[in-house]
Amino acid sequence: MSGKANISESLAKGLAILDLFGVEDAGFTLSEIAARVGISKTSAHRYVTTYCEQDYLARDPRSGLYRLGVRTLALAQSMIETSELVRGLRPFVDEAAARHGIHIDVALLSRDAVYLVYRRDSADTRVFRSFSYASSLHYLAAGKAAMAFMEPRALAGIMSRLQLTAKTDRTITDKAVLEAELAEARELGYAKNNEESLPGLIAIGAPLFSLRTGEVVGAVSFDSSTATYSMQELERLFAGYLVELAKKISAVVSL
Amino acid sequence: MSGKANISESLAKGLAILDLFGVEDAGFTLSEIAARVGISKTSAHRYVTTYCEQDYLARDPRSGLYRLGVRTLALAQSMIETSELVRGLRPFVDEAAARHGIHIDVALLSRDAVYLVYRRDSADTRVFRSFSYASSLHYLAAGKAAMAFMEPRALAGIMSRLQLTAKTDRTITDKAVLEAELAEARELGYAKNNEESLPGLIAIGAPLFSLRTGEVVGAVSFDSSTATYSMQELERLFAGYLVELAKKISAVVSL
DNA sequence: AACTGTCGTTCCGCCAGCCGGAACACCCGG
DNA sequence: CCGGGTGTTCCGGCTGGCGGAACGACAGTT
Repeated sequence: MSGKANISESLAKGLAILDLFGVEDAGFTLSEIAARVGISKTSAHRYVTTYCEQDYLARDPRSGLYRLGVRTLALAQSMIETSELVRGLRPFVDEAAARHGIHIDVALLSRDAVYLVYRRDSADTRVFRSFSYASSLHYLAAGKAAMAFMEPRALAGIMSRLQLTAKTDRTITDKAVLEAELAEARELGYAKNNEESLPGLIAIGAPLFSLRTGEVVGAVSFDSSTATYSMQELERLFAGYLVELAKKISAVVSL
Repeated sequence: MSGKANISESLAKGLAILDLFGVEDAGFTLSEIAARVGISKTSAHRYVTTYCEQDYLARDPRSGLYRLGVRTLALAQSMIETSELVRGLRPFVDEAAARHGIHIDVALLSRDAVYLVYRRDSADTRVFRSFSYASSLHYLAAGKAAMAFMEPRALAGIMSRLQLTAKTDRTITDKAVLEAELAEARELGYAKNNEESLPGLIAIGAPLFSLRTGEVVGAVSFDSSTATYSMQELERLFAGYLVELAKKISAVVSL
């Protein structure tokens, strides 16, 4: 059956199990997994034990529920470390951060979330940390930058699925308001976050494009405490440069 | 055939593909994957396309090599966010960080590396970021703390596999020296990192144990610039407290 | 205590679908 | 033009995934 391609049904079902695990779900029982994926308990058991063997899943010792295991962290780390995009943009981001004394975040877009893959801390010679920090789209400068510049069809799909959960009292929870902001971002070339994810934290973000397909693949962003800069200052001082940086990266780095 | 358990051979082979991807390897060609895993190109193709379909793998557009995809980041994020251990230890770490005005890192042990899963930044009310930053063991306070207190057999296995790559000129590259340091750490109750991962950065780390099995599962650590504290000061001021914190967490949190 | 409802685990016969060899289309360097 | 390297598709053979059913353990209810 199924659509088209030459895919492994077993592996696909295995991955369907991993798909169950979101950021809010605490864990699942074996029967639950079987029911949600639509396979027998027997099969679910076989898959799950295979995952556990390799630390991709683990059983919570007290609740008995199945959770994601530590092995998943290694995958993410490897992904980030070997990503051509991340490697390629480091010099640009580091240079920009050093020159302007600011820290810059780089996020990649996948499905309905952005993933922070690189942060260059500001002036002081601290570690260059690469990490993965996932989040939804609507309350982040990077997320809104990505949404603003993606193709309309993809955006429509995301908008229909997006839960506009409030992180602060300034988080946008109305789709019409969000649409209007995205339109403004398209005009400006960058998106803003006005204390929508955390009180006292503002940010601006500019989109990264794929050299090959022309689609949005992520965003660079710069956040600041409201005590340091106002949004007006942030835009006046850094927005132009951030957009330039994003363009420079998009022009050079692959993906 | 095979050893024992009720395992899905297909999924196991699929996971074996993911195992290929380390932090240094740039990417693989399909034939390479097939050869390394020990399956036919046909099967490898089926697995790989299945992975690509779900963004677990992706083809680098210019080199044509298969790489890890962005989906792996989402898994790691979900793992961290839903981890009982991480959730449980947050209050302790936050309290400790706030009281002493320091930032504390929490790392989990898996196989031959530690994964940073939580960092609480110091006094200022910055974001609590959870992220995954993987690393080897021998040049980190957290890594050495974990090694020092793991059971001898597991340690022997790791020691035999460990590549003592140098990150700075003070990184320990001699196994005998490392053994001696681990012995010292066992005595002290905590491990040190004396500019072994980055010049000017020192740290101390204390092990976390599983309440159930008694084994080491990770470590808490605290790092500082040499400009702020000397190693002697670090030990005198914070070591006792860090060890206490680790004990408190080990006693309360599951896993 | 016995009953009832979960859970995870194991056994087993059946047939879906994984398997790998071979042939294919492609691109590049000689 | 050809030889060696990709990735891709086709196909028959048979492995191993499949789910129903039965089992042992545990927890809550009666």
